[in-house]
Amino acid sequence: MDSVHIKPRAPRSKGRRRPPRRRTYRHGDLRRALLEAGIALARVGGPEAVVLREATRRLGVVPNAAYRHFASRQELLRGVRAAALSALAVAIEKELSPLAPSDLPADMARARLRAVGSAYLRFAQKETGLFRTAFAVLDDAPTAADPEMAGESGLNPFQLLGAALDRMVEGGELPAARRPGAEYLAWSAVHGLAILMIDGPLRRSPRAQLDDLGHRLVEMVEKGL
Amino acid sequence: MDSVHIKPRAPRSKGRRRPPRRRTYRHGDLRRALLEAGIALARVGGPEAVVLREATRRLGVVPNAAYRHFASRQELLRGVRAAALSALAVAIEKELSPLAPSDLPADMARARLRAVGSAYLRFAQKETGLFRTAFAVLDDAPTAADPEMAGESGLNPFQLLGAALDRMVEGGELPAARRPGAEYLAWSAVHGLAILMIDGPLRRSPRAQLDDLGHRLVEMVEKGL
DNA sequence: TCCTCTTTGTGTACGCTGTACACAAGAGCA
DNA sequence: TGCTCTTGTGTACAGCGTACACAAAGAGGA
Repeated sequence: MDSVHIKPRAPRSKGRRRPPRRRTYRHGDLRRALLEAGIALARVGGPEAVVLREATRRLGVVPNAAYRHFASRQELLRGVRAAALSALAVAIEKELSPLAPSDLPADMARARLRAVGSAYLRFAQKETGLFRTAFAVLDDAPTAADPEMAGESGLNPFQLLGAALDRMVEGGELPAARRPGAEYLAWSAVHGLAILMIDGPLRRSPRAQLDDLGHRLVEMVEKGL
Repeated sequence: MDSVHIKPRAPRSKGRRRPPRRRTYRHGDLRRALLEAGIALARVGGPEAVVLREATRRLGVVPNAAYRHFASRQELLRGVRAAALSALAVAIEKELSPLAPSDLPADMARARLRAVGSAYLRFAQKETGLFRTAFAVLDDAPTAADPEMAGESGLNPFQLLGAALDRMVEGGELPAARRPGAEYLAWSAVHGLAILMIDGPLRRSPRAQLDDLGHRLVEMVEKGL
């Protein structure tokens, strides 16, 4: 804090992360860079790991620089959260894409619903940090259909589930009368299991058992909806 | 921090909370008191509101005093979490108790399962802070059947659900082959809905709609299990 | 009663966080 | 060239968890 007051422009090897030593003074795209640093942090440690000072440190920028692009840490986290939701949407879309329209629309509809569920569960297991971040509880919630949270189809995870349910109705697999609100029921089940698996009593259960439970759960939803 | 250095034993009206000005030097039961302060904090603000310094402040004790009773904030939070789980168990038991053994054991079993589900959902809505705390993600997890987390019956919420499912099997309402792991499926659904209601898109939905969804969800579980 | 030991609360200090405010470097435009 | 707006810097503060040394007071024995 004092000593001989060496000029603070010294290499700063204490910072732990390579400060890229940009020479332009302006960073160029700090907003995006912060977002990406935040995502990297979230992947590893979930929402609470998205710490403003660490993100700026990784970019070799002073903490306050972040405030030119985000009003607060909360706001940065909101951005990271949107990215996490988008990643989840993409994961679901990927699982959905090989499901070409089958000749039996009913089978196809069921297969698609199942695909949404299992992609969701797999994402929760493989990208736990992002998953937790995607559902981190933020204050207020405008959260209305922000395209930032969507996948390549333009739909966010919730909407992808809704679309799958719509197909179930079209395929005659789900009575239209039961359709309203069905996404909440289906989502509840799958999301609940995801949580049970990543921090609940099912944490460290063997993979095989989890897969089995996943299948049974999706079955339960199909049957009970 | 400096000024005239008034004697620090002054009333300290800045503390915001009445410092009870105990004169015994020893508090007497600081551990319990901290736990209770922690619970009060959790009720209002969930797990992240359980802040060590605030708890000690409320008791008119210096922050470090807490370390004589809890190894860390995490450890205090663990205690609060156990209390929250216990409160949930009690809430479930309360809902269960008026259900006297009916002459139709099958009906009774279904009624009990339903009671567990609706008590769970109601608790999540009425005691959101405690609910969130009960399922806060803590590091490691010994978490094995600690009686601290149980209700008056000695069973924790998870075990209460298991017991309800056992009765379903006894009553012939659930094939025994489906029993293993069924608590995970049922719990997933109900817990997922609870989360959807307290911080998901169902937050601020009208009470009536939530109740309706709750019923439909429990139905879905019964039917699909 | 006095002495000693152990328990439990106190004082001080550190590093970390988010963030407010004034300032400076540089880009874009006149 | 000079002006202005944007964006990064410096300094500062309060709040957090927590480490370490110290002190007050019970508990137990002499």
